[in-house]
Amino acid sequence: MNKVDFSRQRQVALTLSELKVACQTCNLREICLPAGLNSEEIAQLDQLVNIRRKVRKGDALYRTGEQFDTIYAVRSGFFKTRVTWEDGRDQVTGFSMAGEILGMDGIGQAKFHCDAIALEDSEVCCVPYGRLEEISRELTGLQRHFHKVMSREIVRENGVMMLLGVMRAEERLAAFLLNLSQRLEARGFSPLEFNLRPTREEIGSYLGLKLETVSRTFSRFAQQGLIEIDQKFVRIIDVAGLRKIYAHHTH
Amino acid sequence: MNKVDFSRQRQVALTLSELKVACQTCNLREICLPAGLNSEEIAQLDQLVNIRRKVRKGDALYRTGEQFDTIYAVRSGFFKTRVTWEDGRDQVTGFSMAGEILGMDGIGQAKFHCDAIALEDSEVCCVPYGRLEEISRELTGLQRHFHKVMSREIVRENGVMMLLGVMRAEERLAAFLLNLSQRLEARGFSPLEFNLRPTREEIGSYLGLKLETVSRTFSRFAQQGLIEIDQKFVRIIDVAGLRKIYAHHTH
DNA sequence: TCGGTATGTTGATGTGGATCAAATTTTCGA
DNA sequence: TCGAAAATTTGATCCACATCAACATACCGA
Repeated sequence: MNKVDFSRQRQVALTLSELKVACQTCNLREICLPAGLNSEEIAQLDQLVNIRRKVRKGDALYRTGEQFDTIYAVRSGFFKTRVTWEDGRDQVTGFSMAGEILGMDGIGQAKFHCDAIALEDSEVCCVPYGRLEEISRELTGLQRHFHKVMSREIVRENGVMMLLGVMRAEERLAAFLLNLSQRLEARGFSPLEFNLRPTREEIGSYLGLKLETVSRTFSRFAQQGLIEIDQKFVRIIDVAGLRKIYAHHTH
Repeated sequence: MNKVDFSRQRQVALTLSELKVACQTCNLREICLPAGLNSEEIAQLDQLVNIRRKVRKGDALYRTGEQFDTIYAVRSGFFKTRVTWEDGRDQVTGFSMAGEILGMDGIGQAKFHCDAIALEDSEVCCVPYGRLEEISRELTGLQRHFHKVMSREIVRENGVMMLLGVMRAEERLAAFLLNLSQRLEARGFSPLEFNLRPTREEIGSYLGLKLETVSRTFSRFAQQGLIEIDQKFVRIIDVAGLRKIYAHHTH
């Protein structure tokens, strides 16, 4: 079976000399913070984004309650964000991949409001928030784009609320797969074959389901010929079929 | 029974001359957009926020898909925001009261992503978004505060995801009542006695429950001596008891 | 390479909240 | 003020998903 590990592909292309690569030459610049800036503006942005940070699988990029002063752009890898309760129960609030921005939850109270955990060895670009504010006063394109990124996060969460509030298990999982597929495609990976980074439990937590339900629903999808699934590997066979489940809603 | 209508109280204080009132003299300035600005800065903000708009009960402030160019600050009244599905099902994504900001979902795509519906006769201050961007380049306090407002919206939605993902019906409703109570208190209203603006169905939609479940759960709370409830009127009798339900979670 | 732990699958059973139903109260336009 | 429509309450029943359980497989550090 042709398993594609969607997150490592880019890493192999990194050479040592590229480690000091800046936004200007970053292949993520169209979907990341510099989106929509001209090259002169990106050069200015580069004065700001000069530190990278590696986060190993299982480690936290940041944790609830920590002092906030940095926004992160995922350079490579895969993260989950989660809110944890006193009693130990937690809820995964999102998954982040290359080009996506992490840490905006921290701005409001100058403290992070969730944990960001790497689900595989990952790398992020650090954006000092104070400097981002300063520079975005001069670069209206950056200001505008940053606002858009925050706004889209609000809209994304609206979608998750819809998912959790009104959708049934099959709809939720179909929505999850289609969303993942679409984001992978936007990054130049195959939208039809990929490895899942999160466990069944993490997917379940995100979707408001138990891991057994996630597993059973995957199996049912496979049985119906919508997907092939072997542990972490997923091949989407019938996109239209998944879309139908997702959009059906008329139970 | 001493019913307090939390949203009309302020309106009676409005005289015609006050209709051109600006942020400088607005009693909401501590919790609204001008929060944290000095009086000189607020004066500048006032050049921007000069239009009010009345929205009658049941009417939309804005609707999904409409062109976005304005952010709104609720001056008086009460709104729900909701996402609607093709098949007619919808999900209430939030309730907004005086001093809260509406419309940030529109920034990302320059189109509104939900409907904002007044649940009672309401009034909003209109903030042209383009001008807000401009002015917040000069007023760092405004820039910072606007970012905080967006960030807090992200965090709020995180909380709703938790609520929808892991909490049981009683916990959800207790969380809802306590949240409402706390926001009313911050606005100078009684945190223990108020009228609900949303219907059971709207509350249920927000909490991912059916209206019958909301009604039953209210009744159970009343039976347990936690609250008194008579249609829209709520009196919280045992705050600690509600907190216990909300924080318990260890079903 | 081995062995223990984490993860995933599948079956049997239980239950919280949904659904269906019917009566009551409130709201609001004519 | 009246009457229809909307909102609320409460009971009976149902079902999607949770829970409990047992086993299979994958992963990872020694």
